[in-house]
Formats: sequence, structure tokens, C-alpha cells
Amino acid sequence: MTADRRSAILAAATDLIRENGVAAVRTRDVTTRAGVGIGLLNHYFKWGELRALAAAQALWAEIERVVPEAPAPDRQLDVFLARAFGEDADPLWRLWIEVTDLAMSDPDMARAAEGCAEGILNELAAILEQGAAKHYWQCPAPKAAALRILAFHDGLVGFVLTGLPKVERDEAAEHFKRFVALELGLPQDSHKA
Amino acid sequence: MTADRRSAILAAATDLIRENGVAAVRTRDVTTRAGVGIGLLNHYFKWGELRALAAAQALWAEIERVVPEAPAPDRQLDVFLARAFGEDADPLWRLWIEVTDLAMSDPDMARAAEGCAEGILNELAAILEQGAAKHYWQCPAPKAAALRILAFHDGLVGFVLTGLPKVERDEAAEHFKRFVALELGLPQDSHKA
DNA sequence: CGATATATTGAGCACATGCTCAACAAGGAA
DNA sequence: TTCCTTGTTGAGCATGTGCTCAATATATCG
Repeated sequence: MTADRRSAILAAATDLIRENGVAAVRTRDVTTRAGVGIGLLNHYFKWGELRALAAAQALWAEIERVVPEAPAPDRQLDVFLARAFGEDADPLWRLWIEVTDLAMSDPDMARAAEGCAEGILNELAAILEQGAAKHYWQCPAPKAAALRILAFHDGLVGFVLTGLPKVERDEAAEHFKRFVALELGLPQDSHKA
Repeated sequence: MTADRRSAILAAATDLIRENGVAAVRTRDVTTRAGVGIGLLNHYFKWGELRALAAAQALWAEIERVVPEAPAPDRQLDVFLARAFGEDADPLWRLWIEVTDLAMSDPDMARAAEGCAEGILNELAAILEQGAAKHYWQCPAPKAAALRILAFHDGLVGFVLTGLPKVERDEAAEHFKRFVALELGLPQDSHKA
């Protein structure tokens, strides 16, 4: 093997999914991008598995791009609140909606997305817990609070991206900040001071 | 025309979508169910338009089945809270998720679903407003509150149906009741007294 | 080098699916 | 009846797409 074509195929699939979404990507697109024959894809993968694997990688890549590490939990939450409804994050949430939809009828996709979902949830829960420990805010049940915050966010993002019903980005962002402040026992305007 | 085969085709499409979801239904399924030749479907419709039309009808039918009329707004809200995460409502929310997902890339579907989304939002807003007028609860901005409640609900339903992340039905129902109570300035346990 | 094993190719297959269109049927008007 | 309009049919077309498999290239070993 010249340079692990298997990895090249998986990488190509991941890139294409990030660019065009899961549903739009075909086996031939992947092999062309990877500079590889069609047969090789089927030698190393079954399409359904490759797609699920690549979708999961694409999700993680988008998450890392959108959610940056920050020094302190309150700064992390600030960044989260600021970027949660920016157009910058659209690719991530479009992908997320597509993947969760597919997961309803595709076990491979469901398995692959499981880790992402739990990962995001746990990451947010950890931030909430750390912030509570440092008395930035109150959060007696970080996991449950993280679940509620993510649920509210998911719902709003769906509205913004689909327009069903029509909601403006800044309107959604306001609703979201308000909810998070309420959830963490913070003053209404800003979640700090 | 024996008995308006056009309506028969639309009705068959609607039924099939309610039974199997949007993505699973094919033109041949519809014509077979309608007891009609394949050509007739294409004579009266383009498939994309028929599918969007039928999906919207299916949505309305599911909404009417799940959301019953009730005499007073507080009873309506009670029923809403009680049924919001019951398995009985799964077909509606599965359909909703599928339709909103399709609407992102299918203008016909987006147009057809628009009415449903606005309809649900306005219906809930009306309930909230009536309840506030009768001092069952407080709700200074019914439309905004309805939006938040639906967003939270949509997010949680997505979690429950996809398992991403895994959430139990009763757990979701509890979160939801808590959220609605908070939103309407009601005591935590029940939204009344 | 030759032989064997492994990696790789891509034309073509199998199947799915929306849609066409020449043909046919039915009802009414002349 | 004859002719025309309208409604209706379904075999077949055009296209898209995952996957096969015989052929070929490349690497490894003796």
C-alpha cells in the first residue's frame, strides 16, 4: 500500500460530508476525491459503515472548529452563548440535524452519532459543574441542566435553520441567553455580575 | 371521471406518508394504493409537489389526532403536557422531524410545512394568552413564550426519538413540565395551585 | 529472475425510481 | 354511428447509484 489508501478514502468521505452534507455524497464522489478506484472503497468498507464513520468524524471536526477551548468555564460559556447562533456554526448544526434524522432509520449512523451526542452533553455538563464549583453560577444537577440547555438550543437552531417557524438569529440568541441565565440562577442581562 | 381520482391519489399519498413516513413512499406505492395507473399521478401532479402536499395533510391529520380540543385553556395545557411525550404522539413528531429536515433542501416541502409550523405556534400562543387573561398563569408575551416552549419541546422530542443523547420519556416529560411552569410563573409541582 | 500474494482498477451489473408517451376507453356532440 | 375530447393505462425509458469481479499492477519472497 502506497500511503494507506483506506485512510485516504475515509478522509475524503469526511471532507465531502463537511462540504456538502451526508445525503449529497456518493461513493463515486469519495473515490474521485481520494484519487482511487471505485472498487477500493468497497474493498475496505461497506458504504453504510463508511458514511456513518465519516459523518461522525465530520461532526467532531465541526465541533472542534466551532467550540474552542477557553481558559475558564465562564469564558467558555460566554463563547458558547456568543457563537451558538452565528452563521459560522451553521454547517455543524445542519450536519447534526441530518445525522440525527438519518440515525432514526440507520443503525450504523445511530451508533456513530452516539459518541458525539454524549460527548457534547458531557462537555457542557463539565463546564457547568466547574463554573458552579467556582461560584460563577448555581447548578445543582449539571447533567440535567446541560440536557435542558442543549434541548432548548437544538430546538431553536432547528427553527432558525429550517424557518419552521421563522425565527431570526438574534431573536433566537436572546431567547437562549435568557434561558441559560434562568437555568443557572444568573441576572437576566448578562450571566456575569 | 368516476370519482375524482385526483383526490384519491392525494388521499392515498397522505395515508401512506402517515403510515410509513415521507421518505419511504414511492410513486408506485401511491398509484397502487389509489387503484390507479402510474401515468395518472404524473398527469395530475409532479411528484415533489404531491409529496409536499400530502406531507402537509398528513401533518395536520396527526396534529388533530394528538392535540384534542378542550374546553378551557388550562385543561388544554394539561392535556398538552400530559401527552407531549407519550408514544401516542411519536408518529406526529417523527413526521415533523422528517418534514423539517426535507424542507432544508426542498422548497416545495418548506412551503407546505410553513403553514403547519405557524399554525401550531399560533394555536399554542392563543392558549397561553387566554390562560393569562383568565389569570391561570402569567404570560406577557404569548408568541415569544410559545416559541420557547415549542423549541424546548422540539429539542427534547428529538432526543427521545433519536436517542441522541439517550433520554427517557418520563424524564423528558419532567423537564418539560418544569420548563413550562417556569415560563408561566407557576409553582414547580403542578402548573395549577 | 520467477512465483506468489496482495493491492487496485473500472466497465458493467442489478436494482431502484420518476416520468414519458403511444395506445386505449368512455362519454358526449353532431 | 362517427368523431372528438377527455380521462386513463402501463410497458418502457432515462437516470442514478451501490457493488461485483475478472483483469491488471505492485510488492514480497525464495
